[in-house]
Amino acid sequence: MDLSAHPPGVPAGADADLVDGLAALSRALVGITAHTLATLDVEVTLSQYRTIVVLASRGPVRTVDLAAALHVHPSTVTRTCDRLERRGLVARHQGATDRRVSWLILTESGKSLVGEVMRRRTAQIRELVRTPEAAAARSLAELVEALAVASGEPSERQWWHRWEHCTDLTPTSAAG
Amino acid sequence: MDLSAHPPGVPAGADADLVDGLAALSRALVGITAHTLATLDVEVTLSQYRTIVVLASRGPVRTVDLAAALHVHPSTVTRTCDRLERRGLVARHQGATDRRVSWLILTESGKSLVGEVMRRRTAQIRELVRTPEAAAARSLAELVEALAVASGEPSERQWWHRWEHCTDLTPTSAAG
DNA sequence: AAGTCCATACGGCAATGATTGCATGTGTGC
DNA sequence: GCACACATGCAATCATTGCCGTATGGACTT
Repeated sequence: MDLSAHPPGVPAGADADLVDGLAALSRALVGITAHTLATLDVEVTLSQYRTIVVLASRGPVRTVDLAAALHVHPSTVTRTCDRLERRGLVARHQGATDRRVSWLILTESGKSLVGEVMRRRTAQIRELVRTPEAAAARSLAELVEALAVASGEPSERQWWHRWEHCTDLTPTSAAG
Repeated sequence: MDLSAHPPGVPAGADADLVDGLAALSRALVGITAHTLATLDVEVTLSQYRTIVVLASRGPVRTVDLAAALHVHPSTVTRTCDRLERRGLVARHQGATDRRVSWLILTESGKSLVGEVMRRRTAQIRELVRTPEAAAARSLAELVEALAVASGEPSERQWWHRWEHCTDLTPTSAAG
């Protein structure tokens, strides 16, 4: 399906459904990532993984830039990378021209970890897409709806309904 | 001669002479150190030597502490040690417990340089002390006076006299 | 010989970058 | 409930850099 071309025949009401579906799908995908991280042999939190992903895509970066990319305080990056360095996933290199900066870079272990997470998550998403309901979807909205349902994530409307009436409800874990 | 015990028989007038003599001697000794540095194969300024001497006596120190010891801004220490590091006289080591600090330490070359300067200067001072006039000194004041004269440095009074009447006088170099 | 130019060293001040100590909030497991 | 680890921000600390000014010594010109 072509996501770049917006189908002209879809009414405004369907757009609202689409937004709801994407929101649900977003939660589902985050859940999948979290679950994937949980299945790894090394213990990596979601924050640490976010850090690693930025490092994987942006190459060597300075502490302050990584903090900006993650929208956190530089000190947070320092300590997060301390933990990642202890686990052998990240390496520091003092700047040659500017000795104040410490360049942060992924180690081979770090790179392979990112690759592994990508692979497993892709596999899980592929399973989702191959669901009979997804395969039978005849519109973008239907597809998103099907994917959200297949991931076990409640729709946006359902989610808010639950939250308003059952604030003490233990959140059911998403993704499988 | 015991320098720590102040001879009780010396009158106040002699004290003034002693102060003058020591002032002249001070100039002479600084001149000797500067001259000694000039005779070395490596080019080391007086500021750089001051830095090295502190490093030699105080062992590994932090940049900020070295700055305090030299009564100078930390940035000055940074750049002075940059030059000394380029000359292979000083080495930096990043702090293990506190990674902000860089420990400054003398290299073997640095140590030997300090030793060399010490040795040469001591030799020159020894020559001064072995002057017949110095050997014949019967009091501290006499000794200081003799040393100052032997060093070729004018007395405090003479110095000021020259300065006031001949400001355009090219300063005669001290020390030999 | 005197003057000019230039490179280097010295020095301080403000800004920058990384880190640390301290405090707080948030899960997770016992 | 309670200890423990993680995440987070804030203020302070440490080293460094850029910018500026001064001084000094050497080379080149006049």
